[in-house]
Amino acid sequence: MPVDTNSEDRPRKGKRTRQQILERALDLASSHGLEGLTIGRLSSELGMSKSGLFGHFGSKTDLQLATVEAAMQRFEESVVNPALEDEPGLERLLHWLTLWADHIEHSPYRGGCFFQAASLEFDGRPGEVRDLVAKATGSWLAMLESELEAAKAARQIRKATDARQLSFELHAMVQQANWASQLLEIDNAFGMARQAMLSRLQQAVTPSGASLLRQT
Amino acid sequence: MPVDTNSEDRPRKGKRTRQQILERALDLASSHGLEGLTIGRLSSELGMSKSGLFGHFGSKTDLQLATVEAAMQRFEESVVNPALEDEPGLERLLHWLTLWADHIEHSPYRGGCFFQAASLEFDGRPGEVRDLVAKATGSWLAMLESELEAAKAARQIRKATDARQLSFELHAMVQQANWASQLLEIDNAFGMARQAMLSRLQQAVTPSGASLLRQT
DNA sequence: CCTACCGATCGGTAGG
DNA sequence: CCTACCGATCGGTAGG
Repeated sequence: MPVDTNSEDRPRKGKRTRQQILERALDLASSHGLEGLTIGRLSSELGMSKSGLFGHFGSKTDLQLATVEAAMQRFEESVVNPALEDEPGLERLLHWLTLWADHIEHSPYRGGCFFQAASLEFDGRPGEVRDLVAKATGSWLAMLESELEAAKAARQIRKATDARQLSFELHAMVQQANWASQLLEIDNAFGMARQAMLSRLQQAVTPSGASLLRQT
Repeated sequence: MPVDTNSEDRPRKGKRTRQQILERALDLASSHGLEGLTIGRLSSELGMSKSGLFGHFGSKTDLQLATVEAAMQRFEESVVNPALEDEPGLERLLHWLTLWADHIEHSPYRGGCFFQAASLEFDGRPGEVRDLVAKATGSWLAMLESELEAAKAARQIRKATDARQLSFELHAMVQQANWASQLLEIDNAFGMARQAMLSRLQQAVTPSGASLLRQT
């Protein structure tokens, strides 16, 4: 980090504190839900006063929204961005699926996948939080589909492949693995998900796509 | 309903009230979670006092456990039992998958599948509620696997089929459909799930199993 | 960022 | 099944 002027120091500190709050909020929300993420519990875990924490956000809803945004940022850093250097199409898709499954399997949070928990918690409650969670997860599903379309254009998968259907099925596997490993404590849940995704892609692939698959 | 003696009437009424409470509790829990199922909210929705309702249960945990049990009972009535008359194996499996998908697609509750919501809500929180949810959902997954084993014994699906893996994938599809329809409001989510399950089974089936598949 | 407070609601109890 | 209550915690505010 470069040295900065003192005048810029105060807002920076506020930002850093906010980051620390959100880091803890992510963990709390993943295990106790975005509703169980209470201002009192969070502030006492951080050793600060309720109102001191509250000042960083305008309301509980804003705290929840900021937590979802922090989760989106983490997801982009750990999963989305590292594969942006890959060729669009099958290559990037395979990288994404690998990064995604690894990210959730080795999640440091008690509750596993933040977005699956938030999805099910808010799908029956209209509001800003629900809308943001839907936007985040819906766009990830669309990204998988779009990469399948790119793979189709590059003749890596067959033209007859239903990209929407296939992205639906691939997405389902990682979600199922998160559920099975978190709740049922099935050891090789992510192994089953990886195998399912691979065999499903093998059916869709052209000879040129098949060689890409074999490299993974 | 048959007429009964007066002496038996009082405990019966208590049971009926309890059933009405649990019916409402199921709806509330499906949309607001088992933790958002508060005694105060539930009692005011039912037009009775908090302590009056509380008397039917010993604690909030007991209310949550009773609600999960009520959901299990509903699931047995609507999904499990109707297919018990079918032949074990592929026939019963197909019937179960159909009943299951229909049950969730046409769920009267605001939050969709009760068990998926409860799974994600409690997977990070050890305790009796988590254990019961895990037992209920884990045994359903095991029932699907067991029916695949029966289908294998009846030579309806190939011997090489990995029943554990396949039940994992079938289960994933219905869960994914519930998520996609509830949160993303994708119209044909259950259609995609049905198609995925069918095509996955088609790959596993023997010629004699194939004719059973075609009848569905 | 703090202390000190607000009304509302939480799970739960006493007593009838 | 009720009224009347308990201490704790909720989201949020006033004032510094």
